[in-house]
Amino acid sequence: MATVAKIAVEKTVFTFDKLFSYAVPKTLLPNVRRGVRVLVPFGRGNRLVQGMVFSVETGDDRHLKQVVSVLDLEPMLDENAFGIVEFMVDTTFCTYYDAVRCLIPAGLSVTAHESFALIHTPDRGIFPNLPEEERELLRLMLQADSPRETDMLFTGPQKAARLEIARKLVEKGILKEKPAITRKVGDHLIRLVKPAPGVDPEGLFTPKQREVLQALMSSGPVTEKEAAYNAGASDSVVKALIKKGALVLEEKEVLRTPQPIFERQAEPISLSAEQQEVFQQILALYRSGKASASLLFGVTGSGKTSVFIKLIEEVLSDNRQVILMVPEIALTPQLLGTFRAHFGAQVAVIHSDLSAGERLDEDKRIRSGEARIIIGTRSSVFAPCRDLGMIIMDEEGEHSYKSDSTPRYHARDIAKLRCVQHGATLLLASATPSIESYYAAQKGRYHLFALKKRYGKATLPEVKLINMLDEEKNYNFSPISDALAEALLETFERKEQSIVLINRRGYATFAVCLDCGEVARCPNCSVTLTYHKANGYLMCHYCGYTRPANAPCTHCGGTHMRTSGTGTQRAEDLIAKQLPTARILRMDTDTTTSRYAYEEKFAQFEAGEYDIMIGTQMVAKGLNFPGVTLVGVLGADQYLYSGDFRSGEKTFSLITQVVGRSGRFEKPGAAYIQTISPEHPVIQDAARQDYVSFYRDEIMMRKASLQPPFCDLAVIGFSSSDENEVRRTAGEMHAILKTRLTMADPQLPAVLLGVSEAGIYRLNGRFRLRIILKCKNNRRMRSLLRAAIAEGESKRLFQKTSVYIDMNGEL
DNA sequence: AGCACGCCGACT
DNA sequence: GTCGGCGTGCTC
Repeated sequence: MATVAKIAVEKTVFTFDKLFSYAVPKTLLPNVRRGVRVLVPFGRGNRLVQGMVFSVETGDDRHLKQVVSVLDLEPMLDENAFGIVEFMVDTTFCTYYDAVRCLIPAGLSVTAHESFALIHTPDRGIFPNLPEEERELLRLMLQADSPRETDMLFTGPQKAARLEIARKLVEKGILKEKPAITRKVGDHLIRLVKPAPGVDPEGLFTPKQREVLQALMSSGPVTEKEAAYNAGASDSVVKALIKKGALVLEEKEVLRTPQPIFERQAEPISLSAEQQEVFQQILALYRSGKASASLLFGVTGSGKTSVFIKLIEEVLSDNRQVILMVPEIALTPQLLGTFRAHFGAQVAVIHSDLSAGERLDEDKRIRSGEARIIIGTRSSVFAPCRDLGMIIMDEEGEHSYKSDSTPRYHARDIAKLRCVQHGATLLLASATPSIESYYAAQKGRYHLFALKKRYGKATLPEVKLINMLDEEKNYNFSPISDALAEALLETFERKEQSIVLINRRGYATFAVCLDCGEVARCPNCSVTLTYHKANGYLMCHYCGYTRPANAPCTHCGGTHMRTSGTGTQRAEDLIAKQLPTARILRMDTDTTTSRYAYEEKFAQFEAGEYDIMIGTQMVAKGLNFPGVTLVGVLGADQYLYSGDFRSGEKTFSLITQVVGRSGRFEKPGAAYIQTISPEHPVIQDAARQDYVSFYRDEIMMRKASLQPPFCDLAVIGFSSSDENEVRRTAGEMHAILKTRLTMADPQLPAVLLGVSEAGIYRLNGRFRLRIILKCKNNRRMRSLLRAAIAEGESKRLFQKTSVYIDMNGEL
């Protein structure tokens, strides 16, 4: 009997993914173990891909390919990690390796391809009897100055021919096979681009390239992203220019361990009676040593962070680790400042904006136990803690905790599993818990704790609802109401700060042709183009398509366009006109493209260098600015009528959160909410910050219309660049599902809805359809779904159409 | 997804 | 008569 390894292989698709069996050659036997990564040949072309060894068994290896090499000396995954992988594969319809990848820092990832080395370096001309082509290859290999140059010989268009020749030389004992491995370690530099010296922008360039160059001439070195944005071009134009040598890279060093810009003094924490009570009860749960889950419902400004710190101190005193999750990158810097002040170098941070190298360093510090508090966004739930005592999820209802691309996990589910594995405490916290979590707490599945009062002398802000329909009756057609304009002025004169939320980037949300009345639309997506005044382009916020705003109408050729609708840029303009001396900071993804831009700008705002901050939802949540006493919300109803069953929840949470930014310290705060439906119960509840009332209405609606938490929603999504294909596939899959559901025993309750178009039907040139299945997310339902996909695969439905299944994701 | 095989049209 | 177009099928 030979040795056979069962291996998860990368670059597979979930419709055919499984563990693949490989023969283990004797030389590798001691190193091929469960949890190590290997390189294996895969597919017809036998390209080398990474694999993760799941098991090593004895068996028949006669029809198997062989493991080529071993990448890790020590296992990268322990049994708990394998538990997470199995859980993800079972519940999220991803491939094994997609799940594995979550648990391994990206910096360790490698790409590999075949390459060869000479067994010994011969004198020139020693192979007179070889065929000319073999001698030619040997000559090229001898001429190569570095191993890298040798490897290059086996890539590109010549690859197949040279591989064939090289294999003959291996048989003759002249070459040996030696895969070329490239490790994707990130640098600790940020790369800025600038025009190469002496480049003439009028030279041989495409029009887009010329614009990028001209923009760069005036702006000086910027990041690649910014260079593209400033000229309204896509990243590929910048890449092309770099390739041509017209742009050169300049490297600027950034600190490898992210340092907080928010310098804080560690202030002693003194808990209010209410906080103390909650702290004691959660501590008791933690001390029980058993896994538990709690929901901490605390109004904005109630000082949840102080309770977290006290709890974390306890966990640290047991020498255990804590993960503290926040929904957005923008929230990490402030929190990091506070926590570094309290806990120093024991704090690690993990989010997607770290370079691969930084991530690798933080990963090491966590594995070694040096870092014991991990602050981060969704992916930090996978932090490689060996002894986890507690996981805290702040703003637990935020949708960013649910991944909307493969693997489509919810961080809350992973957190629960990890807490069970470690006998740890899960603490979900929010001023606006998800309906699902609050329902679970009501049913006793979570312990429920509440903080009902703001900390210290702070009171909840006074909230004014402004009916924008009245504004128009009073001949104010500005997107900023008279009342808000006045409040901004007064706040400015009192030398206090304001935040204005408008959840739309750009200047105007659409542009209409005055000659034919057509609205400018993206050619690749079913959305309107947004006008950006900052660069003079119409842009698609989904695929990155742009065209100059003064280009003729694509429908009639007309040249008169009118823009309307308000985004952050226009709001900034309008407020600047009303308050010419106010210092205004705009925060949206266009102004925060370079790394750490959030940190700098938020820190400047906190330090009082600005009077007014205007921004998208990144300014709405979790931040703590003592100087802010006024919050304005433009277009509070944006989500309210979207038809999504979560629209109420989204609206309530956005308004409640942003209102909560105001008046967090001694000075009383105010909030002005502009709406066209001031009577709407969701708006009313949000204005009163009355979550419980909101929940009561919402849960009744969810029950009546059979929505979560009263069922699970499986979305089976299809996309293809061929509209007919995607319609055919979705139709056939619908029939397959219908049959299987009818034949399944009645213990599997489910409601199958028809095929419908995705919210944005066409995205990036692909047509998107979906089938929604209201069901119970259990093992039997998931295996039914898997079987239905397998049937579709066997009927060749997914040749030109890709599928995914998303359990309880965005609709 | 990504790669090699094969079966038809535009060339020397 | 051949080169290469992309449709088709498979991945230990």
